[in-house]
Amino acid sequence: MQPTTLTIGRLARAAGVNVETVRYYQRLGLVDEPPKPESGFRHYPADTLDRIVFIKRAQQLGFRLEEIRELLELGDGHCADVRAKAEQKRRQIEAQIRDLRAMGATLDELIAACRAGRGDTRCPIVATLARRPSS
Amino acid sequence: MQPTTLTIGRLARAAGVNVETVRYYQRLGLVDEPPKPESGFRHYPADTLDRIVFIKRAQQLGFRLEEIRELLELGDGHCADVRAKAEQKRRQIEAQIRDLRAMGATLDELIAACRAGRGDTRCPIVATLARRPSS
DNA sequence: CTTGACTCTGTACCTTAGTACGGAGTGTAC
DNA sequence: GTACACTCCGTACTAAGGTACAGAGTCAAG
Repeated sequence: MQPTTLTIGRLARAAGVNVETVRYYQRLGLVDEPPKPESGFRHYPADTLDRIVFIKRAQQLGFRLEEIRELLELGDGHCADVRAKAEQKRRQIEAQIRDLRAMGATLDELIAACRAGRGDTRCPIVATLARRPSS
Repeated sequence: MQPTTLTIGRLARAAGVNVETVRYYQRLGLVDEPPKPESGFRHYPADTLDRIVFIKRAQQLGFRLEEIRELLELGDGHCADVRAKAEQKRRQIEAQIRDLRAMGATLDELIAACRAGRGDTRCPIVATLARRPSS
């Protein structure tokens, strides 16, 4: 029989995060802080664990905490709104991939030029990067 | 006849960066700070402009300032070392692209599930993200 | 009933790449 | 010769996502 509430330490362990991280999420308003009892430690309901798991999953999908806060505010119900955010994030990811591919292609060119170099004085990579646009 | 030295403001404008950025690079040791004359302002040689242009270019290729510092320390000459860093960065970029593609694929699945949903109570995206691993 | 582990609270610190600001000194154009 | 722009210098602040720590209180096992 597992307890239906947890101390912050058990909650954090169950979620695979740091206690400080839970507190940080509370400060950001991502997670509710239960009232402090007259004496002793706070008790966190299992819902809070679900919430933290949600946050970590969404982070893995590339959502930032601020975006996750918006998702959490949408909550259940407005499925189309959630989907719209997911689609927007999908487009952002696609754009990031394009940028990275362009970087990769430029690096490939520089690396190839460097390999083709005949050990002459100046490294083509350094030379290319340092070349000032002719004024 | 252009002057062969620049004040920090002219240098910054020529490089397309902020004056504060030049000072920041100096603090990091990426750029030399010329000695301050008895009276008046420092004069920066054209080399410094080349260096800042180099830094901005390398940044566009995904190098962080710390990595750029290493590249600058390699300087000219050790072409193979520079190339090795470029190749390492190339692999990092490839890995980032892989991660982003995985994120994108997962988002695609969630979006598709959401679209297939029959307006039932719970959004499949929210439901999937919040699902706790069964203990 | 003591020891050790845990919690609470507030605050400070970390990384990365800068930006902003205040007050004093300086350089230049009119 | 006086505005006004610029420089110098140090410090503080920003975003994002936490981490670390001090000092006090509390809980639970033996």
